[in-house]
Amino acid sequence: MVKITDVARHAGVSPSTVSYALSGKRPISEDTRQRIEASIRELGYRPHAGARALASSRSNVLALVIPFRTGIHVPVVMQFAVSVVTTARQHDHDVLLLTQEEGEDGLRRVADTALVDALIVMDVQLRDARLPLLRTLDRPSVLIGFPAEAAGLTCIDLDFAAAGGACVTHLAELGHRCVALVGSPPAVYLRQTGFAQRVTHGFTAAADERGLTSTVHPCEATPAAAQAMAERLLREHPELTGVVVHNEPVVQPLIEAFRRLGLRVPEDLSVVAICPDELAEQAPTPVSSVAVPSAEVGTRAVELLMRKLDRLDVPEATLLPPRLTRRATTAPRGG
Amino acid sequence: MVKITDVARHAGVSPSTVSYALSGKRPISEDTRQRIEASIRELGYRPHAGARALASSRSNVLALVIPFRTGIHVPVVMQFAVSVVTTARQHDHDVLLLTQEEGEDGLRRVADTALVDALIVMDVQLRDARLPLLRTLDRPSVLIGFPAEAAGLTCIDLDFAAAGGACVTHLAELGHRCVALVGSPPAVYLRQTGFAQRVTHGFTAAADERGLTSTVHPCEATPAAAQAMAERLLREHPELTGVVVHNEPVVQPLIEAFRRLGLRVPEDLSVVAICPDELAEQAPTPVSSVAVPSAEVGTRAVELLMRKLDRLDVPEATLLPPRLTRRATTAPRGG
DNA sequence: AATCGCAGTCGAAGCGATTCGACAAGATCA
DNA sequence: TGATCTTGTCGAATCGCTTCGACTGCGATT
Repeated sequence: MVKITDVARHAGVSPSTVSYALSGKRPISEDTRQRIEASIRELGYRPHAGARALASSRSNVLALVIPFRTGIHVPVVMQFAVSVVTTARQHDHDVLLLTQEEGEDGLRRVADTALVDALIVMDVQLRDARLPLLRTLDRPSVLIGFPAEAAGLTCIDLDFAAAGGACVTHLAELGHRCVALVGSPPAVYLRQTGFAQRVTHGFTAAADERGLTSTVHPCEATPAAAQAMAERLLREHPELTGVVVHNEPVVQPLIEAFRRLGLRVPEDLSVVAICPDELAEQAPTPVSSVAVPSAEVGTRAVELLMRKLDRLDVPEATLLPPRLTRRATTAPRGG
Repeated sequence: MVKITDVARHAGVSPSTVSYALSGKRPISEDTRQRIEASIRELGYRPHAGARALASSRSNVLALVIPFRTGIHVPVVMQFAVSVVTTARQHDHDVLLLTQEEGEDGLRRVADTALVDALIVMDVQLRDARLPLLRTLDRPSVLIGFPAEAAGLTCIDLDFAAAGGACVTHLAELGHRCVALVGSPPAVYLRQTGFAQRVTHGFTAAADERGLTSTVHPCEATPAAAQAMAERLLREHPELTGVVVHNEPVVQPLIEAFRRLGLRVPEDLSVVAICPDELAEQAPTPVSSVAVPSAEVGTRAVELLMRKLDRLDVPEATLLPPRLTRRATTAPRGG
């Protein structure tokens, strides 16, 4: 394996000059830089990551902790991960993948061994056991989602409360007076996951403000549950004309269930989802929706982390404003 | 940060002794080992990953290259990734995530910088541009999927040919005489992806062998395409009574489309899928299926890699035998 | 004219582990 | 009873890079 001394010799300079040419931390004359770059290419030199990390105390690796449990939509996680990796690469960093199940020990391990410079943690609970650790860790971190007490932490996510509100507003403007929220599975609420609660609050608050009748219904992520939910909603709330769905796997089954029950969507019943745009677009009837912008969250999370690594100031909270796209499942009340 | 010399001093031994106690590469008396372990706990020592990598030329990190494009079912990738991470951790390794789009340069980079010790590459094409590179790389690798020319490489995957055959056999044993394969999107075939072709071959060969009439139909991964496909199959092959589906997103829509067209499943038409068990189980009507065992493939891939890192022999090809589970969508022909 | 500052480079000292050779002391063998 | 192993430990070299301080010229400043 060719090393920096080989390059130095080949270019007729000292190793430190090669290093400075590479890092740009000290001025190097155009001429020698050229020679060095030529030598690097010719010899096929690649700096040894471990040596670099040891000498500079920077590994240029980010940790990404992904969740893997019920009620979390897999494609969202995946898309997020891909966007984190892509953005990290643009900043000359790599990404180490950790699973939730490694827990606090895993975080401590990769931080204390200096395997990673910084961490991105997904699926943060309202009172997450990892928060104290993240606060004391000497490495910067960014959380996806908001815990109950976020002071001293950097958090980013879609503004789920506003998203819930935006759905209600959209329905209200179309004249709907009675709306329901079909939410995440009960387990998600029991876990005290922030985004589920925030949607609920935003939904309810907006409905109250505009004087709409509203109800909230957690729902398992299965077609059968969707069918049961549709039946129940029609039975218990016959005056219902607007439904907000925040539960990806159920969006389609729910719409189909309503149709089977004789309701036309959107003529008799409007449906707005909170879900990734792709899911909403690809449905047989494209679904009006507030986008869950996982790719953007991933990109922004990495950029926040990079700023923190550069010791620049970052906002503690970043809430992405909801973006509602009207498609074919919402219509004015009464057709 | 506490380092090995601190531990050594605290325990009254030399740094090398601490190192040997940790690695077990030389015998250490029970007594000193105890003292060292106590010191480590007390001081909270964690070996510096970079220093370790530099000195030992082992980073204890694996690279995982994941695909991200049309026709690849996201949950399968995700589950695979999680099982790779979990298994790697059991072997004291971490996992660096790379995306396909980094391509050969990405592989070369992480290998040449000694950032990773070994690589796992998913979604291998029949003639994959990365193969020559992987062959010459000094680091071991395992491929998920089989290229056209696999000599000198270590590959593992479900035996897709046998899986296609198993589906046909199952249908044949139920008395079906005319079967169709609804496959991956055309793009997957055009990309020359091994598994798609292998399913086709296995399917066709088994049908021929048993004297069944068979046809093969690539299909886009959308409900609309499923509907069109169902209509077309009924029109062009009215005698059809058995369908094999190898296209996850389409399994459910296709069954629904058949039912809308007046066919009872399984009474009039049997359907077998090649898909993850969870998907087959969770359907409204549980689907008879050959499992795509992504978690097992991930585990086995890591174990192969570990053996290679230990310079042990491994088989060049590992084909996992298909496992067919009969559920509620297959029945004897004629009800 | 003396001084300062900056561009450009070098040499050497780490960074924090692993590993090799050496060595002492006791066990084993002929 | 030596010779030979094995066990348990130490010291020093080494891994390949970054970074700090120092040095040389040279143009700009006073």
